[in-house]
Amino acid sequence: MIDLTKKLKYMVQKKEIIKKLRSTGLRPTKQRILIAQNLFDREKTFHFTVESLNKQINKKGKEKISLATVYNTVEAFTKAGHIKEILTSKSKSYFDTNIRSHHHFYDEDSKELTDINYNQVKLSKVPHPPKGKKIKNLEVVIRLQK
Amino acid sequence: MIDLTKKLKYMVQKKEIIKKLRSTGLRPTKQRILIAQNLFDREKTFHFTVESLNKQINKKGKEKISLATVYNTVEAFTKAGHIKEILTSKSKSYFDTNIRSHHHFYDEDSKELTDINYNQVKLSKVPHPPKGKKIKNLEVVIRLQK
DNA sequence: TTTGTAGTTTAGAATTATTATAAACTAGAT
DNA sequence: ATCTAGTTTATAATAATTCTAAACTACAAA
Repeated sequence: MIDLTKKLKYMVQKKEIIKKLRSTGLRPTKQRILIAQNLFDREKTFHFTVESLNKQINKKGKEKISLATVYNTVEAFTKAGHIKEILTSKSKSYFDTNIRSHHHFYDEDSKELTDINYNQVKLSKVPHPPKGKKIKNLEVVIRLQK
Repeated sequence: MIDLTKKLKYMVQKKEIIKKLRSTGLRPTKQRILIAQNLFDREKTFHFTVESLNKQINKKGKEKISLATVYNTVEAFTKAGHIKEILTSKSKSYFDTNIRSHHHFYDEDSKELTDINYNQVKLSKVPHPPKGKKIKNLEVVIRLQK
């Protein structure tokens, strides 16, 4: 990594991305490589939605990628473990008549939620909220699988 | 609560529901009362989606409630604090390139997610998963508000 | 190198959850 | 009994996501 020109660095990153894709059985297509570069060739990790990723990729005059492909790719990357989906309930809102502070198991197989009793979870350290913000609520979700 | 007939018990529960609604400035309409009975007159707390609640209410030959009203009512009850919405990202899926176990702030005002460093949160007690299931992942989400 | 084929991309249609609209209805104050 | 702001309702509109089926492509095998 000493003294690589931009071009070289780019080529190395691309090789690595191709390796990463292959390592999980994903064909390194032009589109997947481009998306992977957008996702992984960064200093910091980042959060995105399919919509925001799609915008980002298709804004510059560059090659366009179809929205369907962005969806497919994000799903494939998630399954492969290259990215991770953050706590959501698959586009459906879940509600609970239990309004005390408590936690949940979320069963990935059955998509079912179960309460975890408040005293079954203990947090011994919690971060300070950013300035100007208050903690409204803290929730632990434990995802289950067979 | 000694020896109440079903009818009496029902009337008391209804009174209580009306009080509950009024206590948060919600007019106790026929529809809200019916929905509240479905939600709160139970042994255990329970989890539901608008869809499931709507089905449940409208299945029996009884009075029908419009889907729009179920949506309105669930929103009103949530705002009033009678029910609570479980971790979701408002019908949009969020993804993260950070696949290490880590946690998030979710800013309710800006709808933005921020990473919380793994070592900023410590759990001193975690429940056992149900039989036949494994913990795939544990995530803490701290919701922020101004 | 050419070829065959399974895997992939694509535009557009279909689906699903949710929100908006605007007219009809109603709880409750006067 | 009447009035009115709050509520309900059917329906349309929107938004995220999934489906479809035809065109394309990576790459294994000849």
